[in-house]
Amino acid sequence: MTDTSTTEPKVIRGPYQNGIKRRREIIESASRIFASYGYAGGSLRQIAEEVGVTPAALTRHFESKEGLLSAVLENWDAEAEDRNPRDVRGLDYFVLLRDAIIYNQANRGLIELFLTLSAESSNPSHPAREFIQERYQRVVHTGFEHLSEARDAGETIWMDDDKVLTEVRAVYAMMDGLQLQWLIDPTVDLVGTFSESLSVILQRWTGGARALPPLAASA
Amino acid sequence: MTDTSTTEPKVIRGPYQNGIKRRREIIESASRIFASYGYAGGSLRQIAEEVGVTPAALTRHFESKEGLLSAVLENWDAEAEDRNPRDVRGLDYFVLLRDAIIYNQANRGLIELFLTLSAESSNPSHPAREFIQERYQRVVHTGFEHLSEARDAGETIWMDDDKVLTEVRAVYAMMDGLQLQWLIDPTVDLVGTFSESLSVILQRWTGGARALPPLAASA
DNA sequence: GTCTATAAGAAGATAGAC
DNA sequence: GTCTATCTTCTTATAGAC
Repeated sequence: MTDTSTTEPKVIRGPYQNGIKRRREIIESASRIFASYGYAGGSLRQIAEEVGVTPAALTRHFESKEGLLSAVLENWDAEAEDRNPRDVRGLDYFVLLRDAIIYNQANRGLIELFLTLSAESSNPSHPAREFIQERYQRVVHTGFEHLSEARDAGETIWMDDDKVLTEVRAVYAMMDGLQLQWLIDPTVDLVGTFSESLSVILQRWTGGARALPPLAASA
Repeated sequence: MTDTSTTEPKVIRGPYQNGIKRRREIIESASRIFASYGYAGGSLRQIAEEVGVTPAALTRHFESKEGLLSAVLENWDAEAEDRNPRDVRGLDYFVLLRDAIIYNQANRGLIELFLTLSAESSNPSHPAREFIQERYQRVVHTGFEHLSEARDAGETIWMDDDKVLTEVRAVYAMMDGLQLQWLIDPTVDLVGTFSESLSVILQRWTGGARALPPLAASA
């Protein structure tokens, strides 16, 4: 009687190692393709060819092209969340934006994906619109919290809440805009231009008490 | 003998009034469609339907989809050039960026087209890439000329050429980035946020001597 | 100058074999 | 879990009638 159990696996194989690996490969490839050609411009065939499978395998994993996009967005968001510094408060948060830019410069696909999908999703019927809207709101909200906290701690000159929001929006706008310039023309000195601009902003916020500290030497 | 000439038209009818009008209609529709769906995502079918003709009529006028894109870009560039103030020099040029933003807010399609195509054309094989690259270089160059002229005239604090370029890039980055935020979330106060940020920058450039003058009342 | 008709291909998605 | 094969729809582009 108990012998029947021997035909069953002893361990739960679960989501299957191969499937997980393949799924990750597909998401990474789809991120590249969507970043380069947009969601509308990228095709399941291109992605399938990069991965080395047929388009049918993709719809098996993700149901539809839109399902694949959702997976790409979730993956991107989770990665960004992982890199988001946890124990940093107030002005230090903005200092670390320079590190984010350095990371983005080394991972061009990330900013390409964000900017391509953001511009594309300005159309209300775009499947990524809600995601992009919510993500940007979250980013602005986090920035607002950190800058108003710094203000309340007396680390900055006085700004009312409207002013804080304006400053935060301007910083992220400058960040996105410079990254766009760099995408258009890769010879643009992204890190240098951003660092200098951010430093000037920090000095203005703090009445000159604080600028951007030099980067730790890579060695 | 001379009677044969009567079968020929007396005047050169030229590009035909109807054709010119239709051509403009097509370009305007294509601008909207490409702005909303990107170049890859927008189809000749959509454009033809908006105009009220068949896709075949479009390829008659513009040879191919890429030809239509070129026409859209040329049209957009010509319009932008028309609005570019001629007799304004130095710092006044940057003051007028606020008017550009106000115009863009009332003509959402223009900035949508620019940002969508810019992000899309980060791919080297995109047909609009060269155009976008050259246009942005031109914009940055013009800004550089005006700010360095103001510096040489003693209207600003001292900045070396690298600093001037950084400041110009940062201003346009902030401008593009805010417009992107506004595209993503139309409740963003585009004009107000930009005006305040630009005013702060002008004050910094001039050591406080100059801020953004109030807008002329619309009445 | 615009139409219909159609070519030639690529798109997303599904069915069923293995 | 991935394949082949196929369906339907949509793409750009062309040919020729009106």
